[in-house]
Amino acid sequence: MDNEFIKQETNVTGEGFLPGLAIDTVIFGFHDDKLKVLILSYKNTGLYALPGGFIHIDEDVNAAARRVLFSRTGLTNIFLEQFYVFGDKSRYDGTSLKTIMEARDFIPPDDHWLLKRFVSIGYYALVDFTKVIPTPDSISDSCDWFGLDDLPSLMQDHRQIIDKALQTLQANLDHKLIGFNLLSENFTMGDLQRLYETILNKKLIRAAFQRKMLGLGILERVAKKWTGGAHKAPYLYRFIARN
Amino acid sequence: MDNEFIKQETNVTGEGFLPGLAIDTVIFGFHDDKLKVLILSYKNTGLYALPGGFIHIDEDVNAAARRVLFSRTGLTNIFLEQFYVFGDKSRYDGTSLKTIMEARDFIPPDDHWLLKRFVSIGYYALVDFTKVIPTPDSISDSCDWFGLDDLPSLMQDHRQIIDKALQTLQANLDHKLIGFNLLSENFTMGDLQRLYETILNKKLIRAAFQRKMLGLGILERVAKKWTGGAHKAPYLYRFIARN
DNA sequence: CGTTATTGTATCATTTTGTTACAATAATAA
DNA sequence: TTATTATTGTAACAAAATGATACAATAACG
Repeated sequence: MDNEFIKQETNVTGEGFLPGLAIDTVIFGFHDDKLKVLILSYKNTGLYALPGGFIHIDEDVNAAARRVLFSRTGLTNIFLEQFYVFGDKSRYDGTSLKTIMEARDFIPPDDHWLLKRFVSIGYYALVDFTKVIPTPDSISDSCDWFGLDDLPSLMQDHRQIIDKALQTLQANLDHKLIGFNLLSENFTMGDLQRLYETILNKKLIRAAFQRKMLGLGILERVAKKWTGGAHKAPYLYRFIARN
Repeated sequence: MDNEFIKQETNVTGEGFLPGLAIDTVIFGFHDDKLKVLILSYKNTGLYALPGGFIHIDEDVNAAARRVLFSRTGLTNIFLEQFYVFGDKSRYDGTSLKTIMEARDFIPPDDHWLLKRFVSIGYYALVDFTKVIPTPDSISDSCDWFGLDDLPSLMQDHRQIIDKALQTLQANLDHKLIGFNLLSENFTMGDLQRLYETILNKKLIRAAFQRKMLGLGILERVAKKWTGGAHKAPYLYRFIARN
């Protein structure tokens, strides 16, 4: 696929990239009533990590984040937002990067740029699970969805990054209207409520939830759904931005 | 006072600092029913800027922000939070920094580290106006409060940084309880309401505001105030954190 | 001691949210 | 074809939160 990392690895001084600055992306999906996160696993190391990357010297930081997102999901026009900068000096431990490189039979010099301290800008993305084709990079075994309760042990502080991303998602869900990005174009009110309940980790009252959502004036009814369920078929809704 | 900048200036390669990464701090105060921001002005240049700085190579990023805040206000234990990373490649124009250095009779080489691209982490702080002693750094004429409607023309994208900080403050005012950081220890309900009205830029209903605030259980009555006004003396309140 | 402006709070109206209920109906089984 | 079942859409009422108005209390002032 891409050989981005190979370029970064053999480029011992990190030429062409902003030094010391990285991006880590928490890509959320929703499937089987569970929140999922895209995780990379590195060959022959047992190491798992968030998709991340570096910023080209002539690239906007937000554009770099979008590039990383696209390279893992193939998706454009996706909700993607900064949520925190992880900048504690203790957060970065070069040993995991060293392990990854050595597993690829590349022995980095001690002053290799990837082994130095990095500050990482955390982004979170909300994607339609059904539209994503998880795409590992050149040095990864795989790129896979993991449930939040089912995460492997992650490199560095990536677990805390996910936790903080989830907190941000929870805090923003109500006032920004971003949940829809996790669903397909058309969805039922039940789908939407289950999504909210999963993210907020609490039961919601069905009648009140429906009344509220419809009252916002951001949903359009598109058609009847034949659910395959032994009950009245629900409407399908579609998110429409207001002006 | 400090000679931080002189060290940075003569240190042509930026040794000892994280390269390419800066901090800009929007320090809010409240006085005369107006929101104010601390602004530095640079000697002999007509340039105005937010207080900012760089991160020592062995320093946590948040600690660096707190160091900058302390050096301008003398205050510790102050509300201070990241709100956005400004990382567009177009944002940084070395000419203003060059102007500042040349005004000090230091002619930087073209590859001086301060003239290169910087990504800046934006922080906002909420301080008690009455407790602050604005403190210029070694290369500034002055460090002064400016009303938000009264800002001078600012270096680079510092005006957008302030705008975004204000938006963040407005968005967080209700659900985080941070407004109190802008008032003295003791304040009247009227003080608090005027603060909220100023930040949110809209009138609030007095009775409802008072009922709401008292209902939150975060205010403690401390004593009567003799206002000097020809009317019933209001209570003084104090913010108490809940558990 | 009366005037004045502002405070603290009560009262009622309105809006929003919580709760319960029930008719409508698509799939399934009888 | 018809009854059963589970879920949907929405109505109806209760409770809580917010908006709006009113009024007594009172510190400073003349």
